[in-house]
Amino acid sequence: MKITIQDLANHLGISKGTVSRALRGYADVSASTAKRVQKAAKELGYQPSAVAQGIKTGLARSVGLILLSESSAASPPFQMQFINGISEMVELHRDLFVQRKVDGFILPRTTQNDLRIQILDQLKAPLVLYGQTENLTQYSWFDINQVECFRRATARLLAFGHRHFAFLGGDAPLFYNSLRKKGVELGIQEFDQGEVQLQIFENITTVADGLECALRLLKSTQPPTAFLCALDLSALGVIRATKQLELIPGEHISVIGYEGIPEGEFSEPGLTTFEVDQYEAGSQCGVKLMQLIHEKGAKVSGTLTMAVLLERGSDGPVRFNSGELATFVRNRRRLLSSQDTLQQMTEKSLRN
Amino acid sequence: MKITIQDLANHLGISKGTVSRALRGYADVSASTAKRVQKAAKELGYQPSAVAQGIKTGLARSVGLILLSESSAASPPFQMQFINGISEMVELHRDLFVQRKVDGFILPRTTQNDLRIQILDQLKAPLVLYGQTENLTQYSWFDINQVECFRRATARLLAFGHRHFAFLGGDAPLFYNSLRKKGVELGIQEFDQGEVQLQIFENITTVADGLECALRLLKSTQPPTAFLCALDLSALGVIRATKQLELIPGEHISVIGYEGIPEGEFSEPGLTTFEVDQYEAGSQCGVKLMQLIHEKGAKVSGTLTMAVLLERGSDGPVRFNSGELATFVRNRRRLLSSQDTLQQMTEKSLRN
DNA sequence: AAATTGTCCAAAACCGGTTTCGGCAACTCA
DNA sequence: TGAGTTGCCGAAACCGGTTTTGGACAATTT
Repeated sequence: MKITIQDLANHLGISKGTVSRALRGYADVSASTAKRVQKAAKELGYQPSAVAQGIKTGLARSVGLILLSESSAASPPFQMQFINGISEMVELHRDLFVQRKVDGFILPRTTQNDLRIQILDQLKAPLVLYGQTENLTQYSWFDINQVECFRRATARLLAFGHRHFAFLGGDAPLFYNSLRKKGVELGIQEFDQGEVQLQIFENITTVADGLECALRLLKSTQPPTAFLCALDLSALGVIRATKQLELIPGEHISVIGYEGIPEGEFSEPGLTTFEVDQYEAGSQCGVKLMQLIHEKGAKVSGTLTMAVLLERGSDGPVRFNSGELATFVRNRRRLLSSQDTLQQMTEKSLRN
Repeated sequence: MKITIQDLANHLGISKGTVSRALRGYADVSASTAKRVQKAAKELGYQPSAVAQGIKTGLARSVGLILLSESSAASPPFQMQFINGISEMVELHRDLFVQRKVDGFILPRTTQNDLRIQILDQLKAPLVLYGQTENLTQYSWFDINQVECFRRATARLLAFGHRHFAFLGGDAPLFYNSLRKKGVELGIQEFDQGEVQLQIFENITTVADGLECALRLLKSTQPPTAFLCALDLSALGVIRATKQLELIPGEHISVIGYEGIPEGEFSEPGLTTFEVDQYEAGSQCGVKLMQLIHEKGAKVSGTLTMAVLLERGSDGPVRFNSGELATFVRNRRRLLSSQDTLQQMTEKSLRN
């Protein structure tokens, strides 16, 4: 049915060894023969079987990239319904490699003690982390310098005069979260003029989480004037909270996010954030992995790059200190609720 | 390095053929030998190479399921940044099969003239559609009876007394969209008492789209009183629009969605929708595909199941007809804008 | 003219499994 | 007791490629 290398060889009247060498570009095939073979291969639509190639070369010519099922964003059909639980995931990685279905892995969303890394390292599987972990020198990895990003964001807001900060962290178990938190702490520590306040929250991963968290904070007696968000999504939630309280981001309070998701451009005002080049990240991880797989004795290497700060409108010079902001918000809320009462009255009168 | 079947055979002092037969459960191996082999295999950690198995059996023991990159929901790392454009996608499918990296495909998000189907069918690749297309009898497929779902939703709203409908369709090129639209039209046609109005919109795929569309409609002079949404997301957008206009879904207007995403449970009121069992869908497609791959002469088959209607609070008996609703909304908006003016005045006075 | 070198390709070995074939020994049955 | 089964397993073929080996022939050198 499907055309094999033997078919092609018969068709050309030469041996299959020569066909193979011609197609793989070996030197000991005459130029004319090589050309003839390549032409015939194209005409007959010959494609070598990756399976058959793999048996001799020992390579599957596939790499594993397993996306973790994110908690809830699983609505589109076939979005990771199938992998449940850590053990199942570890087993999946192990089997893929041991059965030679893949030659190596790219691991995103790394944790502190990542079970996947331990298993795969033990199997001596080629491995590239997208993100960091402990004992980093043992592995190949690529990451954005998230510590530096958040240090800069913090320094920027301090320079704007902010003194009351909230850090809305993301997935607590993932390593990125501790890095971004560390960046904030570092920024504050460098500034070190006392009287800087920092409140830290974790697992704020969605717009709804950010909205809820920011609302609570802004209604408190000591609200932060600056929000540092580990994720753009939660930053958008903060912006939404300001809308409810009729505050203006970039004026009454400041928000900075991280990631550079498209939606951040369309919020009002636009979200100031660090834009991560995901395509570049994917390429870099791919290149590193290919080296590990194909170059014998290739050494592991880590790479750290920077994301670029997109200065949109959601942050700016401080206008209120925390106490003033609290008063401002209190008045706003009083106003809003009096409007509610007014509205109910008006509505009643209109109804009658 | 890695242990092979030959290693195992040497270790046991028997031939590799016998080892293979023992592990694959052939009858012509004594029970004692079989047990001995299985024990040794486990002890030595022997795992047959899927690649080597594939060469003789002709099977890669992998199937392809390629998720289309949805327009914008692509923020998490490595979310489909890599496949751009149709030709690249078609090429990917073709290569995966021709190079024997996969034995067959499950295709979600089918379109009317689906290029993937044409290519793969031409290659005689085993193939299961999750969704429908034309010339359905040629293929294996699994789908929800979306026509019937939307027919029932429409009938339900008609029974509630609604006469002005809006259908907010989803991705226009995808086949599901025409099916859901057809269901609505069928429901109205069956009722057939004249004076039923239906406005149709397409490509309403996000919360923001639904919000914007519903706002526009509700502010018009002939607003629909019932919204049939091809997607829960757009239905949630409609609910959000009602919030802005201070209308109450299920009371002033009715909304029904489709899919059963988790967020629909937490809106206020809860979203009435058809809940699709995605896990079941995945399993069914998988079973069908396995049959096509493994059972020779297996015939293609289509399966249609129903989704269950979750009656939450977002729909109910009609309260206003279209004209009355328009008046109601107009008064509401007048009220809201007068409040705005009031608010500005109050704010100014508070400031001074 | 003989020896050496280089070019090109056929043949064969090999990769790690699966499956077929055939044969030995033990068992059954007339 | 001899012929026919049956149970079990080794040997070998095979899958579709890659890579090594070796040999034929032409071109070049001595």
